[in-house]
Amino acid sequence: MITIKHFLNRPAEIVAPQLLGCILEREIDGNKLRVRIVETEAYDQSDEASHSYKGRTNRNEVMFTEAGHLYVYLTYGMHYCCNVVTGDEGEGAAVLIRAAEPILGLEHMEMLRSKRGKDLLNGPAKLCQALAIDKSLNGHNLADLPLRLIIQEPIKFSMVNKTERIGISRAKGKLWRFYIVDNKYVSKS
DNA sequence: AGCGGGATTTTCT
DNA sequence: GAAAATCCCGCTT
Repeated sequence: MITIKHFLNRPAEIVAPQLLGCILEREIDGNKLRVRIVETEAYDQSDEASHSYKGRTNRNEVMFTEAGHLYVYLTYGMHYCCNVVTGDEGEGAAVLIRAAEPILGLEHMEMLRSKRGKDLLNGPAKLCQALAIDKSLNGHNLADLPLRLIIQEPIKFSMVNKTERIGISRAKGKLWRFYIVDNKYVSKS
């Protein structure tokens, strides 16, 4: 039985595609929510687009902790995004969770989003809102509730698409965005 | 379907 | 002061 930390203690660009198909389980107000990850992006310290590129700051310190912790940040002054820390302690690498498909607790997620239908989890800030992820979970260990990562078998290589990342202006040449081919919950094909 | 503006924290210039 | 790992709404085609 492989541990979460062992699974994640590898380069972000290797871990990112392998997180596709894995499950996030959230427990909130006695409700159990479960989603399946369908879209991710890798970031590391050698990467101009990464928050860790210029070294530690107050905001990004969790990126430099050990693999398996959650890095939550506020973007554009109002939206939360969440990342799984990867690699060795002090490395400054993480994988952004961009989109997921609902498995359990659909109604509760719709309530948290104040929306129903397709736009529930198809973007990093939407996903955080639907799972009630905010700064209080920054640094949380994903081996434990109330937010747990459950590793699944890697999906087929031929079912993974690899593209430029979304919403960045630097390091556009890196193909570090991964998503499941033909999955309707992906933010953008 | 596609654009443009607004909300508003952290970081860097 | 401006840009950023975004989303939503309202307007125009």
